[in-house]
Amino acid sequence: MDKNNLGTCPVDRGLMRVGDRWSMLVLRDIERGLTRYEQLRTSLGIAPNILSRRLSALTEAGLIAKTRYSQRPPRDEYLLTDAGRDFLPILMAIGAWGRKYNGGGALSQHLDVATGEVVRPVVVDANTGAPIGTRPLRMEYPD
Amino acid sequence: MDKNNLGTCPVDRGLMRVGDRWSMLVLRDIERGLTRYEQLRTSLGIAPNILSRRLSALTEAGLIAKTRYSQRPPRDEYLLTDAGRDFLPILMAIGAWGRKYNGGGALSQHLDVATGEVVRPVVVDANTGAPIGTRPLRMEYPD
DNA sequence: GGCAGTCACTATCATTTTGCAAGTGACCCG
DNA sequence: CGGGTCACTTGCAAAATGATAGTGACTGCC
Repeated sequence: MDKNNLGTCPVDRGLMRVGDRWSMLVLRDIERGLTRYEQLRTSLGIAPNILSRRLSALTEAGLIAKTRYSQRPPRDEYLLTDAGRDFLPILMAIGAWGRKYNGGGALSQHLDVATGEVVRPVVVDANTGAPIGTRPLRMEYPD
Repeated sequence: MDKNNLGTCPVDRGLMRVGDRWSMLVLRDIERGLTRYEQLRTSLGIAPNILSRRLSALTEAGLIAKTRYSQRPPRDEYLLTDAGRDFLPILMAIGAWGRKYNGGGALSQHLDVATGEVVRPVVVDANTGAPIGTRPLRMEYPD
């Protein structure tokens, strides 16, 4: 798994941490305010043992953190860390793609609170502001 | 798996098609020009039966297409469809995230051919141009 | 104090998916 | 005809996933 500089690929690095369906859906639900175990379980329809494992993995990977929000009764919730929050835009981009290519029926969407308009996520190069794919790029490999 | 409008979630729709590690890495490699079976297999270090299954799944999902590029000997390569190409910016965003949060050591990167600068992928709202996460958003669910 | 109920899990086991290793068939080249 | 490459398939072991049942901490009610 390392010919052609694969070990140096940042995509691979990213996927090491969140490279599965449930993890991403958990992050999405936490963002929606479903931060407790039972909320996540019923919302996702996931088996409890699987959910436990995903939550540990995401915690281990530093995307979420278990935090006590009530002493009596002692209860915890799972909140996004900075790394977890930084991952959300990617979910929005995946959502935009899913809407475009698998979008039968009515789907939920995000609105910009200030403008009231539907958010249209696009990945751009921060340097040029141009959407990725509209300008020729070249890969550079480390020594 | 459908309380709280989960069936209407576009993220879920997207992940139905590419929600696993190998699929994404295959797309990335095809973009890099590794379009043939043996190239993909050796680059990724993936077992041949698994690669076959991923390639069928991605073909089925409409992200890649098998195309004959030589009659004698008869040889095919796997090329990205429009849907597949549209997914690449997401991989770049995942890469940027991976670099930021799991970026030990030297990693490969993309350069803008015209400016020579390192590409910095960011997900923005096409309406406002503002990076996702910098403005308050609200979810809207269908009826 | 005893009992039902909720929340957040763990344990057990069947099923599914993944992965390794070996083999197969089409073709080409000397 | 024989060796070599490419693109797979097959068979089987190992790992991950998923369904179901159970457990322990606690709370609120009578």
